[in-house]
Amino acid sequence: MGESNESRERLISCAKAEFLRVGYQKASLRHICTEAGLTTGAVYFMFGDKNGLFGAVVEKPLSELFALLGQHIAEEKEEDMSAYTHIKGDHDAFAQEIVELLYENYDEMMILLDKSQGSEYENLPDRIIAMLDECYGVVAQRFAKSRGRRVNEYMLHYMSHIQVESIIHLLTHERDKQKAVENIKPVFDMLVSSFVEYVLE
Amino acid sequence: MGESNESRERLISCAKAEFLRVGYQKASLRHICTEAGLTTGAVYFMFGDKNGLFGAVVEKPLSELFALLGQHIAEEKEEDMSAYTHIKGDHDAFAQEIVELLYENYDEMMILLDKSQGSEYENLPDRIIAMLDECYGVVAQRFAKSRGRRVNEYMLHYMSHIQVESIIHLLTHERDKQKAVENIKPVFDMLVSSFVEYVLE
Amino acid sequence: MGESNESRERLISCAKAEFLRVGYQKASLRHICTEAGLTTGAVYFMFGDKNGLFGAVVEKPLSELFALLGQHIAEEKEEDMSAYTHIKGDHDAFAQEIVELLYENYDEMMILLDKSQGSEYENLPDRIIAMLDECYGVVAQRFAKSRGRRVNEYMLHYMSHIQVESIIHLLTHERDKQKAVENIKPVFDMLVSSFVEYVLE
Amino acid sequence: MGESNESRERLISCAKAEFLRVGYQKASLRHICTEAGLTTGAVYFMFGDKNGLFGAVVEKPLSELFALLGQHIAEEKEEDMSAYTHIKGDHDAFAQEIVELLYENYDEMMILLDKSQGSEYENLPDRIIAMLDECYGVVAQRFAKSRGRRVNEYMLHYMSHIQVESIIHLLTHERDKQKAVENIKPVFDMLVSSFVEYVLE
DNA sequence: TATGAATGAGATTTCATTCAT
DNA sequence: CATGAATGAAATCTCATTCAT
Repeated sequence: MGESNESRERLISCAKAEFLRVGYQKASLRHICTEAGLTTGAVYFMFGDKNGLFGAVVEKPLSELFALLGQHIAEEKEEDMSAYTHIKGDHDAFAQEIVELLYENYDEMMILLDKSQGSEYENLPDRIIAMLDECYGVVAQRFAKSRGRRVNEYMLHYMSHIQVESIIHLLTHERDKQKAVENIKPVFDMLVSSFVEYVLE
Repeated sequence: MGESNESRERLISCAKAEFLRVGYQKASLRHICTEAGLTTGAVYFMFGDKNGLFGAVVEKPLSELFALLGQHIAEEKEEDMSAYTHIKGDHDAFAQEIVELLYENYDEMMILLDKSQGSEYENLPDRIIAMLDECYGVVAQRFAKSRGRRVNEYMLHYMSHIQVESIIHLLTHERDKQKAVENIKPVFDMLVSSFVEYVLE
Repeated sequence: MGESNESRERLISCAKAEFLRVGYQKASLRHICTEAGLTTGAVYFMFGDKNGLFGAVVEKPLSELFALLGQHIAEEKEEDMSAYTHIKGDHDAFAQEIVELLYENYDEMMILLDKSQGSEYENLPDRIIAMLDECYGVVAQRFAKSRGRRVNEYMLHYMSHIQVESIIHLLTHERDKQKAVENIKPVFDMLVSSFVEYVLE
Repeated sequence: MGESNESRERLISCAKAEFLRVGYQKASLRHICTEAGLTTGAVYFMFGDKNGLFGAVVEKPLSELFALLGQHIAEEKEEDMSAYTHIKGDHDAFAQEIVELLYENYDEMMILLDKSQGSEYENLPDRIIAMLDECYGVVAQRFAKSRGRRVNEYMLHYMSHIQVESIIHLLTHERDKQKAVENIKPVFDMLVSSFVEYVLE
């Protein structure tokens, strides 16, 4: 009957639209399939189940996100911060990079970060926060030691949390990539300077 | 058979527990009613529908929250900030007050802020953010004028956003009221100082 | 709308017919409900789920069966068999009793013993066999000791098995109660005499 | 791509495993085919349909079973029983033979006799019983005449039935061939002596 | 005041089967 | 010789909601 790839793409595209519109949980397979001109069985043939379809939609952008994240974390951990003084614009490069990635796959990222409730990925933000937590924990500890101060654990976790929230906020409030880049810069400045100022006590 | 009031209270109490456990959307009326020893019809008689039941659960704490918020906003708006310089601990009183209110009605606040998806109140955070937005817009404008600087609209909105997120984060990560008070203080310090530093450009 | 009891009875009656015709597994809730002039939701309201409906159909006859079985087993265990010699007709009374019970609830017993695959009760025959096994194990042991012989474990289990099979065979091959009583008598004679002759070696 | 025969064998082998594990009805073609590294279409090409696949799995053992059965029946029918007196061990040779055949093709026989529900062969036991019925009817009639007794038709059929049940019981309760041979001997003794004692009345 | 019965629309999932290629 | 795509019909179940009593 139809070409596999065409149908597959159509299904993914319709699913993407539906997930974006109503979120994973309320998304109706029936509706997606009708939209794509197929029956629900086709989804089970091609993707296994509803979660599989979700996976197919977000797969690639997700792995790219993890790649960038992993790289960023590795760099942060290696940096010698004993003599660090924050200067505005410090992190503009990373800001650029992350926004680039996010907006290159805008729909998928929105789905992943804001519309995944009920799916396997519903706790993705929490997982990212946990990764940052761990990373910043190491950094803060070293930093604290070099300056004779202590780490406020609550603030540490909070900073990871709002960093992720900041990204989601950007995504949900600014559709234009260039503007997004500009918007996120002061946010990052703020986060970094606050880290130095409030995580260490 | 049962006294109306008793049944009403029981229903509200069971609903509260269920909403807290699984969120509005996944909460089952039947389950709530069974738990309360009543039938679903009772809900429709007493509260109109599922949303009405939700409303009854959160009603009072919600209006108190709005009251405090309104008061806070009024004060902020009236303050003369032309000569303001942030000092850590500045906002400890408000911190105390808001935490007090939040933790006095912990369950309801959690439901309202973290478990309301699918209900009429699902965008409560956004509504609060909008209120803060408006308020801080006025403040920032005045502040900016008095110092010859401009307001970064994105940062303005972002600050409102993370202020609300900070509250939610506190609620979801610290159940003890005293500790919550201590935790939120540096957060508020950070927010205020960042406001001065990053909203004005 | 409809009277509860009427609908309930109609549902149970239609379910009974369907289970009898095609067995639990292939029985269609939809079909049962259509037949009863209701929707599937009604089943879930009244019986919880498909298994619950099955339970409602067989409940009473099942407990009666267990009662008779328990009584029979208790008697068997207490009997002093040291001087036992089998005489044809020995067990006619029990034959009468069990057939009476079985045929008083013919449909339900058929469903229970021959049409329950896929339900919670699918292993009812095995459970009965296990009960008999245990009982006859005790009897045989005592019997064997009093005559200086040993118990053939395989034959012991086999005898329990064909006793149950004999009942099922009767049920499926003779619908008339009086004829059933007559038919089962020689079967029981055969089983008892074979027990003495072949379980002990 | 693959050799037809190889694929065929693989398919049959995987189907055998699946049927054995979950029975014909619950067996999933897709699962069998995945396991075999083929697609469902292959089954339809090679075997027509699910039932055809089942047939291919049990074909050979089934015809061997029928052969042995036919031979056994022929012999029984020819035997002059006018002066027959049962002696234990009488039928040990046949016991050996049938167990040999059954355990030489253990999986297929299990499938055929215990896992075929839903397939074309689901009533195989009944068909075998019918064959035995007919045979034993002839034998019993002659026997009865020579001794001036009558045949109890119910018992006649019942004996055929439990003979088949005995085989199935053996198969499902004893995997070792040697032990199976020993186990079945007293069973056959019992059946033969009961035949003489209880079929004739 | 509240019940209890019932609906109806929906959900996800499974599966044997078909057929163009 | 076999694939891969797709169907279509069915399955069980969930739930908010309605309404006569």
